[in-house]
Amino acid sequence: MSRKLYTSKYPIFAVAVDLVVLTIRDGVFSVLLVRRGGDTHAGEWALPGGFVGEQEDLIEAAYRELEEETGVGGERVHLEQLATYGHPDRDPRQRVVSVAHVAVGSGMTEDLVGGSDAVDARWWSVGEALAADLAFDHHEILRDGVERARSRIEYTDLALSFCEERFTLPELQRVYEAIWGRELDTRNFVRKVTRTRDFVRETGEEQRGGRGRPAKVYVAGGATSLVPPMTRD
Amino acid sequence: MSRKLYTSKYPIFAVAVDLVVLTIRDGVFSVLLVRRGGDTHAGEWALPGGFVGEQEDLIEAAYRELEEETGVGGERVHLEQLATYGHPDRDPRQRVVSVAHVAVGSGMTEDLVGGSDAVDARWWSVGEALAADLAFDHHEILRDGVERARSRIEYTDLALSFCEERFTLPELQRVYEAIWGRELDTRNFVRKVTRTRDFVRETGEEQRGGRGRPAKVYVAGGATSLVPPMTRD
DNA sequence: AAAATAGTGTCTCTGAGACATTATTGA
DNA sequence: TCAATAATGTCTCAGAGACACTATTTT
Repeated sequence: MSRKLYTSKYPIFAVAVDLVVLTIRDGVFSVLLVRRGGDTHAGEWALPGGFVGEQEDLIEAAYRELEEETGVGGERVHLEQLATYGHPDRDPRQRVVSVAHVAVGSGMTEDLVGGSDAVDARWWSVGEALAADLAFDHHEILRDGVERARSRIEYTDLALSFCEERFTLPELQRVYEAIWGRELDTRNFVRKVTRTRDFVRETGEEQRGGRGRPAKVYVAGGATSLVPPMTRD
Repeated sequence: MSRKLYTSKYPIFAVAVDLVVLTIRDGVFSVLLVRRGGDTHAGEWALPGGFVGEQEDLIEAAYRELEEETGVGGERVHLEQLATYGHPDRDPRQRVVSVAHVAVGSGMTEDLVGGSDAVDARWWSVGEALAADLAFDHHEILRDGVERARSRIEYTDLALSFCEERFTLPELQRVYEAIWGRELDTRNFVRKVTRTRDFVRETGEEQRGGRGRPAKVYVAGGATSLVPPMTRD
């Protein structure tokens, strides 16, 4: 990509979107990182992301980058803005402001594609990723994104975005346990998710094929908040 | 301000900070709006704000704009990032991304100064401001900022930022009542603010001068979260 | 003394957390 | 039949919400 000339009355910035892409893989709370190619921070692990286009809305840019990096479209993925990071020295190339987003989904674990700037992409456990050195200020963004997810599942339906469309309550419980890193009492858990009207809806089906008693299959019931909230102490 | 030439490998943006400046004036939950001068949306009411400088951090720019508009320094003002608004058409001049912030303080009601782009500045009740037509997408930003404050006072110490350094519990209760637009039961209120250790601390002083029994004077105790939270239903 | 405002305690009901057994399936 | 997993109910304690009177000051 070559440089272009621009005029502006005000200081100019490049605007990027960076993505904290979260999922549960084999029961492990996981985040997608890419190894950077190109020039800046080459070889280091970073959050996927890229620059916002001339006529692109921020959330559109985030969806585009998500699809470029994971091959996953927007249907079954929850995407929300996290925060914006704009320290003057955060990118050595030029002044860059990054609007970070959190993406949550399931079934993204298969078709990873290297994006334009990425030479490699890989799922990390969130614990490992938080302990690693990441490019730019991505450690901070990751930390904030993980905390966002951990708090959002308390009182919203975000946990359902970690599940497939059809799921069982034990699966949903394992989502909470993976994200919070602690075990929940099954009876209290079921009481709470079934207390909020329209949070989950029974389908009448059962999920066979496991080793024990079949679990009932549920779908999201449409409620977007969980009241009273799940508690994580 | 004249145009300058810049080069960039990526699409360029101007980055602004806009401020939802909230306070309680005479018991009324209020927000600061400015009437725009200059060219764009001239004469319309808007949130105070301005462009981020070449070497300026986002939060620094927000503090600078706040001081320019209100004459209030950062000591007794709480300032936090709200969200970033970047629709391609949100500013007709050029592509502008606005990083909105919420500012909360007390005693800002006196020394209003018109900022660079503002010909006039005035406190509005939040209700009136929400019902008004504002420039750009500032109605959306205002709505989000107000909702942020309304939810933050549930479980953080944000309500204390609406008070002077020394305050009474009836004053603090009126903060909650003004922001939520509903009355709270005094006995339940006092029970909750005094239950959280180090949320408020008695000074031993009394506030005389009112018409009735003097109220005890408190200061913030240092706790940043309120557990269990205040409830607003 | 009258008016204004601050300060205080109890009861009931809902929800949180702790806890163990039965039910149903595949191997 | 055994191993694995899912499903289910009760008790106790903490906190929420409703509720009214006394205390202290100024005028």
